[in-house]
Amino acid sequence: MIRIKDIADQVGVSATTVSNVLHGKQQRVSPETRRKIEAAIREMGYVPNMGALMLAKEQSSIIGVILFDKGSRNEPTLTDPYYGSLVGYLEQYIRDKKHYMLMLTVSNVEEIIRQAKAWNLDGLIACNLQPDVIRHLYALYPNPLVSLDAYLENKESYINIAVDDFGGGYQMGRYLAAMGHRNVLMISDNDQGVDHQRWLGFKKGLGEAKVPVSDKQHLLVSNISGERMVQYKRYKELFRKQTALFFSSDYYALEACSALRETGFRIPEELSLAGFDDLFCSGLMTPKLTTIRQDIEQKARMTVDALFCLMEGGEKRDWVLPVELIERESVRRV
Amino acid sequence: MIRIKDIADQVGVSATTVSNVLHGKQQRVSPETRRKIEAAIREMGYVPNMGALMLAKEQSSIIGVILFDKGSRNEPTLTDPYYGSLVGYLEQYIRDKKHYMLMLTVSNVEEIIRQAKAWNLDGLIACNLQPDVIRHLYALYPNPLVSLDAYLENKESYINIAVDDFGGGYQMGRYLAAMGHRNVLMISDNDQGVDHQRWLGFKKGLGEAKVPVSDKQHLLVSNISGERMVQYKRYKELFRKQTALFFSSDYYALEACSALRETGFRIPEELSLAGFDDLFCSGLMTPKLTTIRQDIEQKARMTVDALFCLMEGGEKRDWVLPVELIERESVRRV
DNA sequence: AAGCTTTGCAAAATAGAGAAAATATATTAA
DNA sequence: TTAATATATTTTCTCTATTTTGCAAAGCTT
Repeated sequence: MIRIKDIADQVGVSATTVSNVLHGKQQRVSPETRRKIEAAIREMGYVPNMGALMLAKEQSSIIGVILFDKGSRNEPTLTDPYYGSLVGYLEQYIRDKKHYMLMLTVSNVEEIIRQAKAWNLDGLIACNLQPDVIRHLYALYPNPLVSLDAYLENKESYINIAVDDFGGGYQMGRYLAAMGHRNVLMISDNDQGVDHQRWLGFKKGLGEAKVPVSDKQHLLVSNISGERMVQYKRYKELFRKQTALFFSSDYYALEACSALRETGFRIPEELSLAGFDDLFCSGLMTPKLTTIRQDIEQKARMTVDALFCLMEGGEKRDWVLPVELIERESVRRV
Repeated sequence: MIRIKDIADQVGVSATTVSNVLHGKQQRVSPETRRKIEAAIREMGYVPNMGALMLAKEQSSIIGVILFDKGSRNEPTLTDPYYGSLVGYLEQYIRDKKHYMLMLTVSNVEEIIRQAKAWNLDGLIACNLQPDVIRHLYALYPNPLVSLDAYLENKESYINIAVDDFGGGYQMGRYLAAMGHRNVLMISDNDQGVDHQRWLGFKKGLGEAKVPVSDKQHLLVSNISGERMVQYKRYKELFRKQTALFFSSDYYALEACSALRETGFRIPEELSLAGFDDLFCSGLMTPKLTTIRQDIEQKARMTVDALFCLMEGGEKRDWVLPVELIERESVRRV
């Protein structure tokens, strides 16, 4: 390992002078000395030691990305292409900002805070936290923090990036109603946050179209994959009574679709399906999935922009990005 | 930020004693002092500073995961569900080993080495590097390194984890031949490494079944997405002459499938398709994709195990994991 | 009681880099 | 010539934690 000191010894100056050449802030270095030092840096292959930098500068150039570990499914969250894509773009934009991404899959707020302290994180992006967790985190965490898909009460006190989940749900509610569906179920693995917004919008959309709707039509199937869900008799019977199912994510819908067909449901003839996200494969299955499209790249860019704005002392604000209903084949007219 | 020194001052001992309590190696501490220090650590919420640890211990507890940035497509590599899943599992197993994962998306060996030096990486996992790049990396990089899907000459001098790509290609060759296909193309975006192995196996499989086969049947379409590929007239005409296409990955096959159908190809009636990977959505599209399944979770586990074995001074060896042909609907009998 | 070991703890050195303060040298002005 | 002022570079301190060395006190043996 080549240190600044090694360069300094080689050239015959002090470490500070080398440091000044490396990021010539306050002080000047003679062109001659600078030239010699720069040559030595190149030749000896000096690379700054991040540990020392973290210690000396009291910042890390690391952005933590929190993925909540529900501990329910065995699969990592990244297996869902939505999260794969999201994290991929986050890394890309974080890298553009000359920072590094540390993926922190954790299961409670204390652990998030521990890690953030330990690594002296310059910023934190919280991806799929439950409302109570994210609320708790915002209350305890003093440093730059941006959340994705969080829905809390007092919008002034946090920065959140989300698509128009309510609007997406609303559009889907209107759409299913317009297609003549009266017996409809929304299926989530979560009754809070994003899924709740989508449900509220959905309910409103159905209601406005004079479709009778109650909270019983929001089915929560926590920790059960789309595949396994159909194996439960009570769910199967419930699905028999519906003409359409609205899944809170495409990943879920895609998993369920195949299982439903194998169990004997004819889709969309007997049962229409809709999803949310528009994954790359949603348009490839049969029937092609009707869904609400969100722009993941844009979401990631907004998130990183908002975080760096915050880190540079900018203003707090939250963002809502538009969604679009993509009508394909999985919803038929009744 | 609470330091060791703060704990020491609180209890009235030296920092050394607190350090000894935290990981009581060589030296002893009286039970009484130990108790007091432990209480203070808990109460004051001490969290070790990773920067200082990196500096003092000259190791980082970070595993770097290299994703090569081809710079060709605009999408991040993680958008491919294969990589999403792989990285997700890698993170999971790295975390199990009490380490952290740093995703390094880089575009050349010098940069990889720079980052590894800068972060003092305990270990490196190289994911999708070209043979010349990975060869270069193995030659220059002195610390624990495990590659995924690399195929080099002298197997003794590196550790590589891969599935039986040759065997998978071979099985597919035999299978397509057995299904009566004579005009077959393999499509990759890469003529080296994994894709080359799959091609070699494929060629052998076809050859053994007496299907005439030449290297012209390995079509390289670098930097072109499956969707865009079909837009090129010369490719379209080429495809018209085939009865089956074997794509080097499901992601590619899935992208192409939808585009092919929209261009007027009837699949599988006019043109059979096959892939490699068995993504979660490969069984959901229509027709369901016939493919070679690999176990990504196992691959990730093997990779992390091999790396930590190496870090602890274990032996070098490489691993080849089995694959399985999944016969579904996208290949018809001619 | 002298000499030894064990116990319990602390001081100092180390890791790599940044930042403030100090110092040396050269230039200009009085 | 001396003082003031730039310019160039070094010294010293700081960041947090580990590790090596040192040292006093207590306990044991002969």
